[in-house]
Amino acid sequence: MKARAIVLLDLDYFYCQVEMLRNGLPAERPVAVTQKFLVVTCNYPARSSGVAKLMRTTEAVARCPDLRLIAGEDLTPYREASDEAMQALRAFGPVQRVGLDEFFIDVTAVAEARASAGAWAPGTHARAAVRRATGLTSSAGVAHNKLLAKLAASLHKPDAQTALPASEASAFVAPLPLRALPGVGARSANCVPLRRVGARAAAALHATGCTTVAEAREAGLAALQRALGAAAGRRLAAQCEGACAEPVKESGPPLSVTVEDSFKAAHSVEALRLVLQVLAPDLRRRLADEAASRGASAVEGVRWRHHGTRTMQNPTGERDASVAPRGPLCVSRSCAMPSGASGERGAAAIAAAAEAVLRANLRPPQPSRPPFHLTLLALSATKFARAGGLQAGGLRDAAGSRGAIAGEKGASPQAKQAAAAHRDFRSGYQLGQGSPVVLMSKAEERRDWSEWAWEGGGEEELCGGDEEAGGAEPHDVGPCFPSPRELGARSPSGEAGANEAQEAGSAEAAEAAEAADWGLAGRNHLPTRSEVAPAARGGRESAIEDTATTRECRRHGS
DNA sequence: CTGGGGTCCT
DNA sequence: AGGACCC
Repeated sequence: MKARAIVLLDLDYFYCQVEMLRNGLPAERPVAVTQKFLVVTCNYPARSSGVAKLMRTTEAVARCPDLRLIAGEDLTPYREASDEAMQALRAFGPVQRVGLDEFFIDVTAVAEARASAGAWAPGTHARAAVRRATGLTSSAGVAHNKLLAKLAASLHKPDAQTALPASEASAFVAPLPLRALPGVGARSANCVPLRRVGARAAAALHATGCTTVAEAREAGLAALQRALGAAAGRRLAAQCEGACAEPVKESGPPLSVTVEDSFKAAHSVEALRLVLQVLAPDLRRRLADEAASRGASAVEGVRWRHHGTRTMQNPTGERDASVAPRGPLCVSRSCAMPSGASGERGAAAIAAAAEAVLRANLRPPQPSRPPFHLTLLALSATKFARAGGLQAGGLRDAAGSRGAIAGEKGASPQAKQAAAAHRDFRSGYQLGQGSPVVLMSKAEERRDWSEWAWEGGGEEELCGGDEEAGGAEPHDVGPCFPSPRELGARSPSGEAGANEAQEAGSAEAAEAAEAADWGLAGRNHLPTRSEVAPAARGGRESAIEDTATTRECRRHGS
C-alpha cells in the first residue's frame, strides 16, 4: 500500500474545556463537568488534586475544595463544538469521527501537495485549525496508520502531539499490553476474570498465554486465528507488528439515530408510554436535524432491557424468573417507521408504533404480578433510505426543519408535563395521585440495589491494572516522541498567542522536525518498555452522555 | 451508583 | 437480532 500520513486528533478534556471557554474560566482553575452525582470529566488542575473521571462529586469536592462544578447534562454545546472542529479538519482530508472528541484525518494528499513547498507538519496545522475554529486545544498523534496515530496521541497531552516514525513501529508496539490495541476489548483480553468472559474466543486467547504484543507475536498468526477467528486473528497479528491497513473512513451523516433512557423500573404499559412521550419527540427532532440527507423513511427499532437478565454485574442473569425471563441482555424489535407526519403528530406516530411493538412482545399482565420489569427503553431509526428516494415523501419534515424546530422551542404543555413526569419517574419520586405509573419506593429501590450488588467489588478492582495504567502521567514517558523542539512549536497559523505556553523553536524548525518524524528520515529517541507501556492507554477522554437530562434542559429552554 | 450513543461483525 | 467494541 502507498504510504499514508494519518493524524488522530483528540480534543483535550472535552466537555470541561468547552465549559471553561463558555464561562471564561482561567486555565489554572480546577473545573469538573458533572452529570447527576458524577464527575464525568475534569481539567488538569483538578486531576492534580486527585479528582478523576466518574468520581462522585462529593468525593471530588472533598479532594479539591476549590473545584468548580459545572452541570454538563445538556450536550448541545459539545455537539456543536465537535461539529465545528470536524468542519475545520475537513480541509486536511477525509475525517472519521470517533465519539464527539476524536477524529482520524488522512492527510496524505494534502501533505504531498504541500511537500513541494517545503516541510509541512500535519499535526501542528490540524490542531491550530481546530483551535482557530473552536478555541479548543487538542492532542494529536501523527503516523503512517490509524493504529500508530491513535497510540501516539496518548503519549503527550494535553495540548501536545506525538509523531511516530514508521521505522519505530514494531519496537514501539512490542511492549504494549494486548488490551492497549484498539479492538481488543475486555472480552478479548485476559484482564478480567474469566468468569466474566463468555466468549470462547477470549478463553482461547487467554489459553495462548499472551498478555503483551510481543508475546502474541511469538504465538504466531495461526494461534491468534485459532483464538479469534480468521479475520480478527489476522488483524491482531498485523497490529502486533504495528501495521494497520484500515482506511480512514469518512464520517458522513449517522447511519442510525438512537434515543434511550434507563430507569429503575417500568412495570406497566402506562409507565412505558410516559417514557415514550419523551423519547419519541426527541427521536423525531433528531431525524429532522438529519433529514436533509436521508429523511424519515427509515425503520424504527425498539429496544428494551429486562431487569434481572444477564448484565456485566450479573453474568448469569439469575433472578426472579417471574419478571426476568432468561435471554439476552437487551431485546430489540423493529417496525416500519411512521413517515409523513411532522412535529408533534410525527412524534405521536412514533410513540404509537413503539407502543404497539412493546405490547406485541412483552408478556401480558398477570393478576398478582407485575407483567414485566424493564430498566431501559430505546427508540432508534436505522436503514435509512437513500437520499434520492426521500425527497418526495418523508422529507417534508426536513425541508422545514429549521422552522419546525424553532417553532418547537416552546414545548407544548403536554410535552412539558410528560417531560417533568418522566424526570420524576427516572428519579424515583412519586407522581401525583391517580398516576398510572408504577414507581419504586425508596425502600424498594434500596432492596433492589442490594440484590444487584456483586460480591468482590466493582470494575475498578477487577481492572485495577488497567486503571493504573490509564492514570499514568503522560509526561512521565520521558525523552521520546516528539523531540523537545516540536513541543516548542508555535502555531503556524499566525494567530498570536495560539501556543503561548510553549517556548523555544521556530515554527519552521518544528515543521521540519514533525515532517521528518512521520516521514522516512526522522529518528527519535526510543522510549523504554517500561516508559511506553503504562502510557499507551492513558489519558482518553470519557464521553459519557446523559441525554435524558439533556432533553429536559433543552425542552425547558435552558 | 455507569450512560447514552455510535459502528461493525457474526 | 445480538454482541463486542469505541467514545
